[in-house]
Amino acid sequence: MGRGRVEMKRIENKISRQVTFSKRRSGLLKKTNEISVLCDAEVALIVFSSNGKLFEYSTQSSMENILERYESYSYAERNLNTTYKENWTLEYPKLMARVELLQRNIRHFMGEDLDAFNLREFQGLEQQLDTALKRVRSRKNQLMHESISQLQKKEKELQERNNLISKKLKENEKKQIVQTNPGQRSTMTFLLQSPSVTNLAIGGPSQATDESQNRDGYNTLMPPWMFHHVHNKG
Amino acid sequence: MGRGRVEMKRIENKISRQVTFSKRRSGLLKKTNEISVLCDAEVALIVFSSNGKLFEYSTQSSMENILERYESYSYAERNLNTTYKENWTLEYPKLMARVELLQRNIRHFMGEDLDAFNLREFQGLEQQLDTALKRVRSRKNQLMHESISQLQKKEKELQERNNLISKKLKENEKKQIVQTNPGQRSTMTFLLQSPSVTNLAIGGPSQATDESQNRDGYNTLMPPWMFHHVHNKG
DNA sequence: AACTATTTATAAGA
DNA sequence: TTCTTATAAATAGTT
Repeated sequence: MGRGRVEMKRIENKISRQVTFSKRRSGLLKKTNEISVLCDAEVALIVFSSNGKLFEYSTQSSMENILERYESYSYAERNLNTTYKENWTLEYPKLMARVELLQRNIRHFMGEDLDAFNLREFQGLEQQLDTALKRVRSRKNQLMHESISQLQKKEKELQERNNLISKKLKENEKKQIVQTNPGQRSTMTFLLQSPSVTNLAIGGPSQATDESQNRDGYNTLMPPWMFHHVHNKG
Repeated sequence: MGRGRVEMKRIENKISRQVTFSKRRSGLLKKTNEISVLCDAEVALIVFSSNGKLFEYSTQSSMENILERYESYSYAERNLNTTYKENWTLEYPKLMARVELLQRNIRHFMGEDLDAFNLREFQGLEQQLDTALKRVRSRKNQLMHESISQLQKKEKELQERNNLISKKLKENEKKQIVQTNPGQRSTMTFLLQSPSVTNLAIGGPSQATDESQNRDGYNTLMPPWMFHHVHNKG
């Protein structure tokens, strides 16, 4: 519906895509609302734009409720019994103070509210975050370091080979110019046997691999009961 | 769109309501799919009909993933939006519950107490830690990438020089052999055909990877939406 | 953000 | 339910 048919594939032009997204998003929201009103349905709509912005719509019963209802269809029930045992001895103001402190801490853990940080605090925070993320990060980092040293090693080898060949070349040129010793044999052969330098692809491939591994492993880790969905097509 | 305007209120006639629901549902699903395809968006749609039947749609990344992403988003938002004022309106038990929650959160931020984590929680945590470390990491990363591409460039240059010199040498050798031993064939030729240094692409892949990360890698590396959310204060 | 030429969705009828 | 069709709505391309 517009001045021409539109191919059902990703719009490559970024601007057009964003404009279309904006238009269609409002259209979609409108229709979502309409069906919920007209047909007395409960609807939840979650949209992440391609640049990661969240848009959501839900009928009066609220997103939480709908998602809960959805999950009760989809998931086995979880027991979320939280135990409160500590802290009950604190009077309210102290408890409040603790809440504030904890919230500040959390903001810090999220990389927020760091203006008053000194170097020492920064270092402490970084260390903690670093430790927490270590497992995930370490593989990638290790890979990059390996790549660098491989490249350096290779550079060295190439330089050496280069020098050798240059040297030989010079000698050869000399001999050629002199041209007095027919029957002389070349010693080049073994020097020129270059060991084939093999694939050193680093950045992209390794990352791509990590990603796919993550995604796959993710699904693998999913408990089977999670797949028991009610699914209606139409 | 039809043979008359329609009032935006619940359709009282049950049959009409069901018919309309059926029609509009398919329309809604279609549009939902379209925006996701055209605009490269992640969309989840959940519809409960008035008689409690569930219909759902989600983009390829699956309902699970989108809801997880949504939850992570609101998780982050909850943590950020809890204000000082809000706390004082809470009664003691609620405040206590909040303390417990915050303490748990902090342990999680430190990478502890993760045994009971489900997929959603893991993903949210990973994203947040990732975001928090982004600033620190990015500079370091940038440096490493620069180093890699410098090395790569250098290697390329060396390789090219190497090839040139080898070629020259080969020619020289030929001349020499022809001049000294006419009739005899050189063994050099095939030996010299081995230089090919293969795929060393580093910089390129990193660019390509950036793009794909934007599209589907939000959980593995920097989640763009999280970055936007946490760091954009405008 | 507006403006339209068109395409699309759909209300009503069969 | 499904189809048909007249008409309302949505929207692609443009200003």
